[in-house]
Amino acid sequence: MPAITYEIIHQDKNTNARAGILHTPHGSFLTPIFMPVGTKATVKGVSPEELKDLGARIVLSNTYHLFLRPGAELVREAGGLHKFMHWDGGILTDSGGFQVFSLGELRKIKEEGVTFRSHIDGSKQFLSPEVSMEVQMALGADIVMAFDECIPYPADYEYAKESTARTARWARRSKDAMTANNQGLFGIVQGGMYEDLRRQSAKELVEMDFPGYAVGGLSVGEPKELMYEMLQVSTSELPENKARYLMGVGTPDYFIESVMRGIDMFDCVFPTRVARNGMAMTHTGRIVIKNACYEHDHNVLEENCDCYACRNGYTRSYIRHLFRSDEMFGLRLLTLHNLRFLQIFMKEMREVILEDKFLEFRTNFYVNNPNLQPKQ
RNA sequence: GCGGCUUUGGUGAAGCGGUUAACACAUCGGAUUGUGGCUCCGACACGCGUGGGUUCGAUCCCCACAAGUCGCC
Repeated sequence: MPAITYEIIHQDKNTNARAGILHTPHGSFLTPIFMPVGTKATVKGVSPEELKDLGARIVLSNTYHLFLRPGAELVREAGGLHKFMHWDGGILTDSGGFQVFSLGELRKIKEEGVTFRSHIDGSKQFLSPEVSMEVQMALGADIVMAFDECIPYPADYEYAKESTARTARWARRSKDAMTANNQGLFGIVQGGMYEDLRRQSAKELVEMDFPGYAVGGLSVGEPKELMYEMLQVSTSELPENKARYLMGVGTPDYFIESVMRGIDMFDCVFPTRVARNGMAMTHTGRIVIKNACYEHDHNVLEENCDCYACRNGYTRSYIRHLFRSDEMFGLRLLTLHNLRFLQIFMKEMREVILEDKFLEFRTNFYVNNPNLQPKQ
């Protein structure tokens, strides 16, 4: 029995949206699902107990960061990442590939791997499929990601083609190096913004037979419509009976459009990062809490929300005050709210899929958020 | 009462005769999508204490007044 399996519970009649269950060694989770990001073995400002209370079941953590500090060996010594961070739910670790992309200047990509300078102390470091797998085995996450290259946007065809081919070779090497039987390795579809490369990338990965597939290299600055098109192309080549994970996407409109195209899993820093910068997410759009219009607004962030902040009556006026005063409780209130909001949003999507009402849900969403409607 | 110094936006201030009055904070907006935790990007003085004067031209020079501040009696 493989560590990670996926089963479809219901396929929406009108779209490619599906409701399912992702089985892992640390529990079985209903999809579509959102994974909060805990880069350095913690979701900033939120305890694992609070995460569980707000409905999170699986979190993402980061190979790159944990590799640099505290190091794979320390986590292994602690008994793995679950024990180290005191989280008994699911964990997915990113491979470090994205950091190679976002580090930009400080790196050099070769066939064998990537040399780069640590953002912490400037020391020279090396990551490759083999090193990434070794670290990810030490961390012991339920789902581990293949070491890939996230192609910047825009990128010319030749570069995208070369990079995508290398990512495929790295996926093969990742698979060969991943020998743990209690962890499942996902391959990552790349291909830039080129339909043929996307298809080819997906096909090659499917031949290698992973327990799940991610779509990477999207939401890197391209127009929304182009992203949806590339996503559609990517998922159309993936098998139905495996989980599909769209990496790095985290706003409601993207969720809807992606689930509609067959995505089951998401992770994103957006809800937690913007919370720290004073933004609350709601069913009717964004609240920039520092705006003057909330000075005398003694309502909660969103009516009928059962997050910690709203349920206990913390008002917009008060949270605005906390942010203007640089009080850390404000960050926590918005972080808890945003994470709960996404859990609620995922639950709503699961329910409408089960009732074959996904399209109505989508239409209704755009009525409430007309500015987010994609161009035809 | 006498003498010195100071007076630029909400705040701290740069500029000291010549095109759009620097910068920072605050304020007001916007951004943020496989996370470098207080980030990034915009906007924001039609005016330089008040009134005169000199000059082609004055925040900048001169005079008077006002306010603040320090010292002396």
